[in-house]
Amino acid sequence: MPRVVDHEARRRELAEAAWRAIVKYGLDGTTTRLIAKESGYSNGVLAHYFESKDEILLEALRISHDGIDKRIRAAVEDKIGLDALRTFCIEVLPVAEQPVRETHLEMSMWSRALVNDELRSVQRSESSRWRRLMERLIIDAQRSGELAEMPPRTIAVLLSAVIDGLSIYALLYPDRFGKAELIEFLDDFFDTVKAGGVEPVTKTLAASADGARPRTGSRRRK
Amino acid sequence: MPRVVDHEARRRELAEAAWRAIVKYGLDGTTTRLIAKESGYSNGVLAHYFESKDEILLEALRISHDGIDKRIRAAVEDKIGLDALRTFCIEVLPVAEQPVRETHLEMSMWSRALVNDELRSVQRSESSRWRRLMERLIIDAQRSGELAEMPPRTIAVLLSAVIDGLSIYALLYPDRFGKAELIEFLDDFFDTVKAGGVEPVTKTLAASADGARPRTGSRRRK
Amino acid sequence: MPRVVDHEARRRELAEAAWRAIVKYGLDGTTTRLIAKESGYSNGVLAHYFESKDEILLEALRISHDGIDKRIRAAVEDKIGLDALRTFCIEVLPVAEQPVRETHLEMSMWSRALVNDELRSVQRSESSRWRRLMERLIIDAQRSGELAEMPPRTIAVLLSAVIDGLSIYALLYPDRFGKAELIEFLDDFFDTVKAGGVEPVTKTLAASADGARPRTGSRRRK
Amino acid sequence: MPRVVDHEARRRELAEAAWRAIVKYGLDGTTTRLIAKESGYSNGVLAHYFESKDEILLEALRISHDGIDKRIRAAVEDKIGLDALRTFCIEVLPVAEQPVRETHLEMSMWSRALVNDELRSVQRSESSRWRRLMERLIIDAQRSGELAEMPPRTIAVLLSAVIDGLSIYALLYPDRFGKAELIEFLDDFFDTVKAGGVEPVTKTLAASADGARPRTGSRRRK
DNA sequence: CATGAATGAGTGTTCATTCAT
DNA sequence: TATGAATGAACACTCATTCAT
Repeated sequence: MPRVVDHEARRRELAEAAWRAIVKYGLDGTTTRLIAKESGYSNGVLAHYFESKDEILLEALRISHDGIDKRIRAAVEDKIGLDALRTFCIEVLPVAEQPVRETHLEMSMWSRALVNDELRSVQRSESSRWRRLMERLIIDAQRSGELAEMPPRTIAVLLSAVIDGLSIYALLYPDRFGKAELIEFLDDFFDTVKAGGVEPVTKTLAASADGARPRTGSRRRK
Repeated sequence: MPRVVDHEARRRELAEAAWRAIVKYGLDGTTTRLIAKESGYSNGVLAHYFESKDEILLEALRISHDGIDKRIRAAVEDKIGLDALRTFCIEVLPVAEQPVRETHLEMSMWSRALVNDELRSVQRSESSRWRRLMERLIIDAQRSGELAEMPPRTIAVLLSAVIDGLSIYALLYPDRFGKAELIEFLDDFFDTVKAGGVEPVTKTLAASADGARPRTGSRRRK
Repeated sequence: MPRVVDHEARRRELAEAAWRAIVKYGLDGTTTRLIAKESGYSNGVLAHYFESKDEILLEALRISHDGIDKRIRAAVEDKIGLDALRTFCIEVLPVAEQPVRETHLEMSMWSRALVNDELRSVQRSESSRWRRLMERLIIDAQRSGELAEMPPRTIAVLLSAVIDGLSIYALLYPDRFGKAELIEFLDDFFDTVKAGGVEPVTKTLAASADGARPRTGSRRRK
Repeated sequence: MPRVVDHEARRRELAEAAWRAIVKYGLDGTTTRLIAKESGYSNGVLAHYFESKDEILLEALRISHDGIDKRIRAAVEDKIGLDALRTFCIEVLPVAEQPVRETHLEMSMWSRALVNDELRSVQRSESSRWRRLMERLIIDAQRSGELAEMPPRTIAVLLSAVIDGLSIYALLYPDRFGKAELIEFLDDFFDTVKAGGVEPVTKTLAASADGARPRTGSRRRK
């Protein structure tokens, strides 16, 4: 009887060690030996589970994507309309430890994706997947009159771009873009695409329409 | 008299070769030998002008930033209000060869900046500089009633984020985010932060105020 | 009672797998994993039957030698004189699949034998064994007047050398040294050592100068 | 002014170090680090002069072949007939230090050549070259009546085979095949192909049955 | 006995850096 | 100053071997 090892679990274990190493030391600083060390196994073990270093990194990316996916779907499940959309975004923004790690991994890969076709196509397919989910939520929010009547794809692209942009700032300049600020900026963006727009004039009615939501567009700064 | 060599010019020449190499082969594929080859000099020459490879890369980044700066200022100079702001954005978006190269370089550096303090601080200072310029233009546009009365910093951050996000998409998925689409999405964003908001139907008068602007909210979708 | 496994049979099975691997992938390309795969067993099984990889290779060589031995003896059994000698040679020359495999294995080992005492001594003992058998057959052929009266060892060494040389050519340059050519060249060699020699007619006197002694001390000049 | 190095000379120096390493430690034991050490340089130098280890080994082989070629031609230059042919053979046989090293290298390569097309083709072309030279010398010797009238190619192939076979024995079993023995066996072979053959006197009729043609097509094959 | 996971030294190769010319 | 040869540590990957199951 052979030593019993769950091959898939071990693969995952190693890929997660790779992910940790990337977050700690950067993608360039992540050598196969370091991945092995991080995993607690010897360097030779990698060969049993992966064809190459690139394959490990891709697997780490897949695991990250799967995790994001599951978390998003669970978070959004019992929500509807703009609330669901906002929840989606907050799950993706690097405001908690896990999405910070996910964003770190993703950004690390962008540099390589620029010159690596396979990597780029993996990122593209995930990117599309999320934008589709986003569009569905946007359409819902529009139906309930919570979002302006722009084309859903337009809102989805802008929202994605805002999220990606903010994510970069959060990771590169964490002192300037903290958890609270990120969410505020997200909400600022939502304000601009809400039905009724940003523009109050007298602000009273529009603001009161916010209802449950804790914040108003004018809340911040004089 | 010793041979006169313009030290700064040579430095720049080498750093630009590094930049070209990064765009061609990726940051990982950019070895010092490749930089030397790209520059037309021998590999040994690098040591005369730079302490290390990292310094070359930093210099390339500085040169890129300087170029962006000059181009932006020249483009914006004789414009005012929203027009100036929009021009600024279009100069930065990767819609022409030069900004594509700049974005490529910038993205390549992000991965390293995550774990490299010096690199990160260089990027941070440039990032701040542009946001300040942006804020000035935003304030101008608000004064002329072209932009909604959100806090300028808020608009600046969101606009920056949109631009960075769209830039990423343009470089990673050029087939889906071509030159025209980028500008359309930029304008879509402007629509959301314009005085009067995105809202049509009952907003006919406000919309008609758009007047001079070449595009309408309904322009897309066949 | 413990499970009964024919230890020797399994050893042989594994060594033959090694042999096949060597012929397919070369000695350098033959890893222990490849041997295991070729055998149909797991890589770990090798340790139960061999102390080391070297031992497997030695066993493969022994098996090859044993096979050659048996085949030769069977082929020669009911033959006599030059016919027996020629049969011996043809069994050894790489003209059929099996001797090709044997020659391949042998040649693969030469490189290592040059710096590996144990391997060399295995090859030496086999080499001697065959030369002794050859000498016996040569003496027979001489007795029946089919071979010239050179010292049997001389003929044996030359014949061995011719066979080994031709074998190399056959394996390295199979398009130039096909099955038929090999045997022709062998027979050409036999012609030269046959009683009567290659030589005709008018050379009687010159030949007679050679005298009764099969070879003269003056033949070689210093 | 750059450091002046004769690139070709350094290449040769390194290839010769590789050759020495192969003779000392075997082809398998010859790592690039060992080659570097043997050369007296650091391991990194190899990359300046060779694309890969294989290229170093091929260069070593080429150098060996060139050396053999020059030595042979010089030795044969002022000789004629059988004397020239014999000189040729003695230059090639591993009876002096240099041909021993050449033979060692050659044998080491055989194993790889079996599964390496490029290596095999290099060996083949050299092999052919020498056989052609050999044939020319054989024809000369036949014209002067010193060699039997067999087809020159036949003699060349047999002689080559004898030399290669003897060379193997000399390297693998140096105690049994010393310098003197090798030359004796070579001369024994020459005896068999000399005009007049090995055989005297009483065999005239049998010999004459062979007819004018040195060998008959029907002699072989039953 | 058989398995295959695990090991870790070793491989060929790369590359930023140094430095004699 | 410019060259390119030289360095040696580091890299991803390989593989004979060990060993728990």
